[in-house]
Amino acid sequence: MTEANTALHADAARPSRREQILQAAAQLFAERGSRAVGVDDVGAAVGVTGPAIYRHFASKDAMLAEMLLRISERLLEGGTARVAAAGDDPMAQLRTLITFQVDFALDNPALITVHDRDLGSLADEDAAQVRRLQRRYVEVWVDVLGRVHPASDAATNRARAHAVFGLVNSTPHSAGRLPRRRTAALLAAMAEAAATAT
Amino acid sequence: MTEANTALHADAARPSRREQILQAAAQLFAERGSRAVGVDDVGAAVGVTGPAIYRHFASKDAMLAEMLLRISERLLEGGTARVAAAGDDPMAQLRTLITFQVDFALDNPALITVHDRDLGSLADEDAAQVRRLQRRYVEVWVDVLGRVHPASDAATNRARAHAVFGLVNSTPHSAGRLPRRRTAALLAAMAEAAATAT
DNA sequence: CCCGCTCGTGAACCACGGTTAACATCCCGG
DNA sequence: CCGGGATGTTAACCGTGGTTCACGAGCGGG
Repeated sequence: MTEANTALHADAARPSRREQILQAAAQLFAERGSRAVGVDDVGAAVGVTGPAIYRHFASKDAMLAEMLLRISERLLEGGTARVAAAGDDPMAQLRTLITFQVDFALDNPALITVHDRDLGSLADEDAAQVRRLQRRYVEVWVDVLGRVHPASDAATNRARAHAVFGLVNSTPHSAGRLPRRRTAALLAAMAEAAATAT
Repeated sequence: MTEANTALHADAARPSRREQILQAAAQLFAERGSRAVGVDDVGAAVGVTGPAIYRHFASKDAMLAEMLLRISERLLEGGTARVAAAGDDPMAQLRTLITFQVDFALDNPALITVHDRDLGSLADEDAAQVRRLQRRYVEVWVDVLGRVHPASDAATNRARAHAVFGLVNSTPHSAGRLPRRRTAALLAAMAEAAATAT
């Protein structure tokens, strides 16, 4: 694990074999589910044999773990950054969160799919870590929603946040049939209407 | 398969062992994913050993297939029936569809979860059949949405329908923390706002 | 030039889990 | 009372797939 500390920077560099594997695996996992995809499949997708994977990852589970951790981190970091940059207006904060989530979902349909389907097939410790990050991201939304809906309690706003996630993340199930611009606009409008509904 | 034709009636009768298995399996599949739960697990959940399952189902896949087919059928039948009984007002039809979907999701969180996560791990023929039923159900929504949004084309309304499904089906991810009545009301309000957003 | 590290390969190992086989048991109809 | 179907159990079979092993090939630096 000597590269664990540099992983966050390394992926920004040239797409190393390691990154190719992660990307290909995300695609395959999204299509068939992580359990249905073999290491040989992942290897074949990047032009190597199955066992070659173990030069880059400790195990198949470690791959999935890193994948999910990265997604959760990107969402949390991106969400907090956007809110911080949006000023004090709650509605402005909400809108920036929505467009962020919509863009993320449209840019990474595979990651979104894996994110909330294969969390279950993860080692307890990794799953807990992912859930921690998820929870913090949800809290970012809950805070903003709390300012938009001063009369609602946190539990209600949590349900609101999850509902908006479900709405926006529906993209992978209906993607491709509509040009991206229109999809983004439609989802953003629906999400805002849903999030602000009494 | 001598009981195939009476299956729809039989499950309404006393919960036979067969029905117990289906229900327990749905629960387990929802929690861990169909691939992660073994035949022994399902058996244990109803108080028998693993191989006993094969007295009631041809295979584990057959279990999943019947499960998904039933869900899809119930949604399609329920949806068409509700719309037919709602009169001519498009908004009334939309509202009845929304409350139907919300009630279904709140009543069967496990089925909803399995429904759109384990469709991939199904034999091609069964998967195609399920997808056919799903498509017809979506079309029920698209028809209604088409009358609510006369200016939108079918592709847009399809995306709208999927987004509303995602919103309503987010229930399993946030269920339990809020009393059911409040959850139902909140989801219905959000769904209607989202579905009618321009 | 050659050590040693990186990245791969093909073969083998081994555990897990779906499935089948070979018996019990219970219970009902004749 | 008896035979047979429904329902289970335990043991065994066996394909699949994750993982390890022993072994190259390329390659950059001392």
